[in-house]
Amino acid sequence: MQRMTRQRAALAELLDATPDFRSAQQLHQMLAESGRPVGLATVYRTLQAMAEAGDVDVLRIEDGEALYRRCAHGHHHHLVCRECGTAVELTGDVVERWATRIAQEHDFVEVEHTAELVGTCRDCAARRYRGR
Amino acid sequence: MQRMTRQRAALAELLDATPDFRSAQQLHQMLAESGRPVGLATVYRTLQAMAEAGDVDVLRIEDGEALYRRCAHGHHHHLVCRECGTAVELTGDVVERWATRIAQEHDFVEVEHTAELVGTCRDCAARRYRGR
DNA sequence: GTAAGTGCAAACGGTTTGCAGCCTC
DNA sequence: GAGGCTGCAAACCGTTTGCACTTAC
Repeated sequence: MQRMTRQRAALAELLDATPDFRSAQQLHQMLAESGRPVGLATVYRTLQAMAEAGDVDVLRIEDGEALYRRCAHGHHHHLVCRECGTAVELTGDVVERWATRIAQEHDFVEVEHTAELVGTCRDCAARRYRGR
Repeated sequence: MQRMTRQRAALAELLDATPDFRSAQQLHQMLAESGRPVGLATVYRTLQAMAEAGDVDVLRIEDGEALYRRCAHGHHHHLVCRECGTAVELTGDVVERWATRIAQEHDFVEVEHTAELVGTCRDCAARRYRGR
């Protein structure tokens, strides 16, 4: 049975207030700084449970680190800024239709897909030209 | 200056003969078993160089491990069987057009994308129904 | 001959786990 | 009060790195 604890409440609230993708370590640190410390192991365990339950999105970056973000239920993709971490939730089913068509063409079943866009948002690009 | 060594030749030949995605550790073991041992560190260093040069594709699986596969130059995506590792190289630019459009809509620049399909190929699905 | 390449083993960094004590229900 | 939850520290595991030795050119 699932129990509500101080730690889980703190993490859930932090995620609710954080629009961008964060690593488990970042979340752990943010919790400590906000005066609601939660053990790193607990952060990992809780994020894992939330990911399984579909309460958070998980993103793997290049070096293998996992990033988490609270999100609406249901499947979708993201456009993430590589500098500031801002994430835009994408709607539309272009990718879904593509995946379905490819799966049929090649006789694959139970096909899942991942698709993420990483770029530089307008603000970060502008900041660069202003000279820092 | 890039030098040709026994180790690099062995790895390149192994990759040429291996159609599916393999981890660095698997490749290291395959080399040892074939009587052409190459140090694990060298396998990693060489794969890293090949990835940078665009000579191999890199795929991150869920647990963060990296898989490598020799491939044609140029950008493309894959359909991979989760059971046997068979990989189909996908052509067409549906995903590329989608990425470009989304990037423009949201004022992002320098947008890169990842998109991979993972499913069960016909043979593996059939094997399951035959009762193993 | 020399500098790139290699192997080993140690270091690394994110993540997981064993366990004793804590706290929710 | 019982069993899930937590924190700590140790274990894990894929990957990277320092260094002395080897080898392609």
